Amino acid sequence: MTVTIKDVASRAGVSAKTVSRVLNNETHVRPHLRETVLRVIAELNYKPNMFARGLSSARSYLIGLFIHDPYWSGYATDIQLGALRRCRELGYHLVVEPLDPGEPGTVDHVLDGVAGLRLDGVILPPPLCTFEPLLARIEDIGLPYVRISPGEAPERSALVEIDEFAAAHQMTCHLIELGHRDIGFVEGIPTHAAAARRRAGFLAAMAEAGLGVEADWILPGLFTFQSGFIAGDTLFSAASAPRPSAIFCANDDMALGMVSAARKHGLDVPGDLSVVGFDDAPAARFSWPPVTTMRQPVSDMVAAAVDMLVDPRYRRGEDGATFSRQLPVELVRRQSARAL
Amino acid sequence: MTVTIKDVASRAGVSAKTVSRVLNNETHVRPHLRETVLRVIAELNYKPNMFARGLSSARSYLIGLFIHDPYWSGYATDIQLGALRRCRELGYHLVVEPLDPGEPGTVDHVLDGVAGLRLDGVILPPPLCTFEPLLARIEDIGLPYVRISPGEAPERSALVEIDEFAAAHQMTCHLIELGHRDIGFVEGIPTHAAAARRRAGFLAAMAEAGLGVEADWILPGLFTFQSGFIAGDTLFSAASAPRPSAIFCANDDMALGMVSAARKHGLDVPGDLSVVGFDDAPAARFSWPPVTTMRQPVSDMVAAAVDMLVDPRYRRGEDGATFSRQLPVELVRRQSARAL
DNA sequence: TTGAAAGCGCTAACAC
DNA sequence: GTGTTAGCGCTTTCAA
Repeated sequence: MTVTIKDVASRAGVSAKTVSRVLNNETHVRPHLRETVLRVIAELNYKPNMFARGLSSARSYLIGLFIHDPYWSGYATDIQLGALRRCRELGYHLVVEPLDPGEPGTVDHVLDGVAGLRLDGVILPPPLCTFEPLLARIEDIGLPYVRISPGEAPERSALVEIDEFAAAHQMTCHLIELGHRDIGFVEGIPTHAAAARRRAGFLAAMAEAGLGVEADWILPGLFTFQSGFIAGDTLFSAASAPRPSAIFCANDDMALGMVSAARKHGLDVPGDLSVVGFDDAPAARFSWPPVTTMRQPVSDMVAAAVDMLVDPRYRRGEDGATFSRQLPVELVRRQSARAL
Repeated sequence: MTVTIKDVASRAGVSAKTVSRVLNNETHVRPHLRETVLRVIAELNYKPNMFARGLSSARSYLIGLFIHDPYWSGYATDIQLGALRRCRELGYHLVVEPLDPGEPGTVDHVLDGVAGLRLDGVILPPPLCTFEPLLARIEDIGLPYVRISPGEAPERSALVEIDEFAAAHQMTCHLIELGHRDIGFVEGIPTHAAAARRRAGFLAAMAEAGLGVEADWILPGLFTFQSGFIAGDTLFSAASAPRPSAIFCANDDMALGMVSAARKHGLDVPGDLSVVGFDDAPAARFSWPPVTTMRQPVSDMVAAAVDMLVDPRYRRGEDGATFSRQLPVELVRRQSARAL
């Protein structure tokens, strides 16, 4: 009933092996034969059975994407969509696995779960890319992996990143150029190394400008709308204290939460308070006011990660770190920040 | 190197077939032997190879989740997370495929892409569950599928839904009980049948209460934050006209956009305008003000869909419609709506 | 450059 | 109840 490689072979008048060679773009097939085979494949609408393929070869054509379960933000969505699109282009499939570092035994649970899948490699976005128990187990198993923006240990594996420090530095300078002197900062997830880089970039830019930062104006956050809201609520509830004139949130979801909190406390953005974010999430563009942010090429980043995993040289273990890439960011000026 | 069924068999002193029986929970294995096998499996940390399994049996242990590519909302995220969790519990894996109905040839593209995967079934959330070309092709192929909230053709396949009409009716009554008479409505995606049901529920409740609805107060929407914002912006820009005192948005993302638009036009929610949503998305709870909404048990719904697909009776084609389920909703009162 | 044979790890069908 | 025998549809030897 379903078309197999044999059907294609007999119809094309060649052996199954030759069809296999064409399928896998191997050499040593005469152009003429290759064309015939390709034509028959199209005629019969033949699709190789992934299971037979995976069983007899070392490759599964499956890539894993591990995501941090409790915090599924717009960022995670962009990551997944980017990975999905690139995988499709390459004829691969994506296996998404949610993983909660806070829950004991999850690493084993997830890795056992995908053990039978023989994944060709996995992509680790933040904050999983710095979750040591996971990295250790993955290395132990010998599974190729690429980290997205880990912010540390560049030699450990291939990675794709932006220059978090420089980007945060640039954004802070932008605020300073707008005339702001009293600037607050909402941090990202503590275990997320990129969050520390952004904070460092912020502090460095402030220091270079000779500006001090109130300890109370550096607020904890979890990259979620909720945590941004809470940070703002906390900040504005300290009624007696002076307020910053601008706040740099380590991502857009938190910036949106911050705007909501400001609203609750009767503050106008950007009239009473400038708020800037990071990531250029879709909501940052369409909220009111639209949020000034730093655009990260998330889709390109994860696509690059897929490319590395698919690259036979990387899979063979050729010095992973040399595959690492750093992609450019872009400051997007919108209406949530204005000159003082 | 990797542990196979034979290793388990020889170590347990049984045949591979017996191990296979234990693995698949088949009958006709003495409890005593079953225990031994189970113990050896644990000792060796044996994980069956999915490819070998899929190749020799009719099942792939793979479930597809098709999602509407351009509109990835909090709803889609909840759907995916719910599906992922249930699949993991059952030892299945989820294959997510983005699909854009607006792009010519996508149906073929996606179905060709997963053809080699021999999916055990697919889940179709809105609005794909009413995308006729897709349904036709899936039925043509003979792939089992379950629709989530299609709002039409209940006999066509198994489905999981809530009573959209009753839920929207209830929400509208809530607004009326709060004293509102001038109520607007922001619609969902036109091709999304559930959106039509919600609208119908709203109109019915208004009619029953003897209340009229301004044609200008029924606004188009796409279930996105952006579209909710635009709807509000349009509504409030019509300066001369009177405004409604309450607006029912067909989902939370749009309600959030509506609140943002109100803010832009200097309107206070709920002071000047009550806004209610639908879905109980996480952001609805944590935004300011928190949004009154109708909670949909999204995770339970998609889990039920996975269960149906895994159920051998359904897969065997036993009258799919009898598997259909309707789950209860719950009105969640928060601060975005208040008594007039 | 091509093909024949063997086998990947599992389960279906059939014996016993 | 349990084991044996054949494949599932591919890719990998290795020979021609």
